[in-house]
Amino acid sequence: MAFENLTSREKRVLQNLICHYIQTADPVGSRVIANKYRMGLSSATIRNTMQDLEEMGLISQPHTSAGRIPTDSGYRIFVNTLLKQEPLTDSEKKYIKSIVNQGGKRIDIVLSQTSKILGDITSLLGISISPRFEEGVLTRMNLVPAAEGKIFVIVAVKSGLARSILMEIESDFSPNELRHFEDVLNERLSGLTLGQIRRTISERLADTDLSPRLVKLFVDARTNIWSDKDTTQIHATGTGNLIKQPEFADRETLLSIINILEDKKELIEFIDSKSLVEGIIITIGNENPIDEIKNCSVVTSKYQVGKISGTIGIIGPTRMPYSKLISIVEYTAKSLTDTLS
Amino acid sequence: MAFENLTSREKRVLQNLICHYIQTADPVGSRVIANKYRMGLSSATIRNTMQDLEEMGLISQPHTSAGRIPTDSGYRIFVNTLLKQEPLTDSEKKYIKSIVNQGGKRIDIVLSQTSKILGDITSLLGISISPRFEEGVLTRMNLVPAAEGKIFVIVAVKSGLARSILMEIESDFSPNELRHFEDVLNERLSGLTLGQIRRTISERLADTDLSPRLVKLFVDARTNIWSDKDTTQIHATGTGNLIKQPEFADRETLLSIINILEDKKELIEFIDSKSLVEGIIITIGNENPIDEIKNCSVVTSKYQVGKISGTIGIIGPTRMPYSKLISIVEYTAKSLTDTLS
DNA sequence: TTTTAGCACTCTAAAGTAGAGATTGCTAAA
DNA sequence: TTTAGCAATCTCTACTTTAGAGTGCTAAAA
Repeated sequence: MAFENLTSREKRVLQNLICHYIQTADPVGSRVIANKYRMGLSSATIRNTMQDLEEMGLISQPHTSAGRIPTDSGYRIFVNTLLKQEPLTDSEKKYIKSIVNQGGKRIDIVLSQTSKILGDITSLLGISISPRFEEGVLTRMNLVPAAEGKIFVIVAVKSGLARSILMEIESDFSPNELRHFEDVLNERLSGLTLGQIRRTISERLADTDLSPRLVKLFVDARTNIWSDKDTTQIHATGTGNLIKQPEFADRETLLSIINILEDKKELIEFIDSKSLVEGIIITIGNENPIDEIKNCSVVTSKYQVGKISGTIGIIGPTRMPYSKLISIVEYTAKSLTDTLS
Repeated sequence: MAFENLTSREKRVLQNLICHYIQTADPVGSRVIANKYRMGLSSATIRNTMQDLEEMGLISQPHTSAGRIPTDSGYRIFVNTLLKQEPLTDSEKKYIKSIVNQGGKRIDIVLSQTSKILGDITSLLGISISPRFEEGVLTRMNLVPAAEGKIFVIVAVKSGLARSILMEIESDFSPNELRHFEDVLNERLSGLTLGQIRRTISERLADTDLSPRLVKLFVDARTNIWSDKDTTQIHATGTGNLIKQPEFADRETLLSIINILEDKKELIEFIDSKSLVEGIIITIGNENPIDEIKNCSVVTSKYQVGKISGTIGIIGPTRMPYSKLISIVEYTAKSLTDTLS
């Protein structure tokens, strides 16, 4: 879609229309654009331009005698070519930083604070997910007997993060046996990423003097120990903000987004998929893979903890103040990266 | 409030009124009770009785020309003296058991499944919180170096449960030092409940050859290590079910409950406070300490993992099918206890 | 060729009106 | 003590009306 060939007038009309609609949530008429935005043209002329924009599929009319509202494509053009990023004030920056810092270095608390601050200052839904260990480089593993038939498996990666999994081992292995196994694991696996380990664990433990039963146990549990499945956490704060938006006045619409938020799995997968890309990602309306949020836009950015990364962002109706949000999400991600390093 | 002196007719009218209202959510008129419930009395007589019940504060009229709806006190009488518990069918039992079992022995998954099944079969909000370690008897502690300046503290209690806390220790202590510390901790603390440890840790580590810095670190962190603060998890599933209820048609009402669900802290405290009482607890409307759920009722039961216990239950509008819910919550708690033992 | 004024037309949203229906409380009779 | 009957009250729904906003088209102006 080559929309670069919009005339400068068309661009200005589209821009003003979107700006106004974002503020008011009401369909925008030609008179408003002509007068309030002082374009030096009559409403009739604006009307003609609006007709052109509608033919291009960038704006549409809810009904005959209403003004126009932007379509997803309209927002897309706006975001790609018309939008001027609105910088944060110093006090805003300070505020964000202070909240993000409130959890010390405890990553789960920091992430919860982050989703909270994002939700609060955007008045939308703030999102944060825990970092992907998948690309983390293993520094050390520990196997700690916790109770009968259970051990804690501790996995530490290079950036100073670690996590633990409680694992069932039906039969009791002797402490010595476990210690030896631990040694071999560390010897053979440290320095590799968790992803590499998961994919190759079977071969790497093939020619050893280890108990085959123990090896099998760990090979079978490889997706639990060395991947992010079931471990990735998502924080979503500000559901109330969404409820207040007129876009969610309809019960059905509200219901579907609430269900998606509760389910989490699908949402985690979607948000997580953005953690590898650099910079801000904006996904508008129909561009979202999840049906239930096809009337929403999502603005995300990745953050880093050493070598591994996660994603934060916001979700809200497509009618959102993109120019401000980009700055907010960007700066929050930066603050988060700073805090966690 | 001695309401036992209700006449048998008053009791029957109240009972029928509540039954009908629970099903329809519409104010119930005297005609309905007279005809549908075949009380052998005219509507005029019922009307007189209803006036009496209203004077006692058990039912009320939304407006002059409407039927009556139960008040919180009305529900209370109903629950205390009129309600007949409705037993579960075999297939219902089977279904609950199968879902609760789906997580194997992994307690977090089992609890998440439990809140899900509760939400699903009641069409309300299912709740489950993790068990209180507070009363658990320590079997063993492990200190495992995880990264520079960080150790994993693993606390295992008698019932076979364990949990881990990632702890910051600014300065580096030698592995030997830590191992010695670990030995002393186990020697002096195992056999005590976590609550006892938290309250007396300071004295118990007083006369030792341990590094005072290390001791101070652990004494300072005692509420993190030996209590449930920040560790108790809550699962709440079925927000969508609440949204569908007519009681939450009003945006404000909906908003306040959503906020409470998101905040979690207050809710955890409230639900957790019920984990010590045996049997089903029903809290109706205004009896709830949290303002935001004063139009809701809460039905809970504790479950056990060995010696330590947690709580599950449901939240919904005061107009809920108590007689069925009691059986559901009761049986689910029993299944959960079975699964986790 | 482009822009604008003017106007008929369309549609929504809000306000007002009317009528049906439900339920009550009271009274007087059974 | 119970019931039939009835006026009174209030809600809810449907319908009508009105005001207002905005469009699209046409013809004139620039």
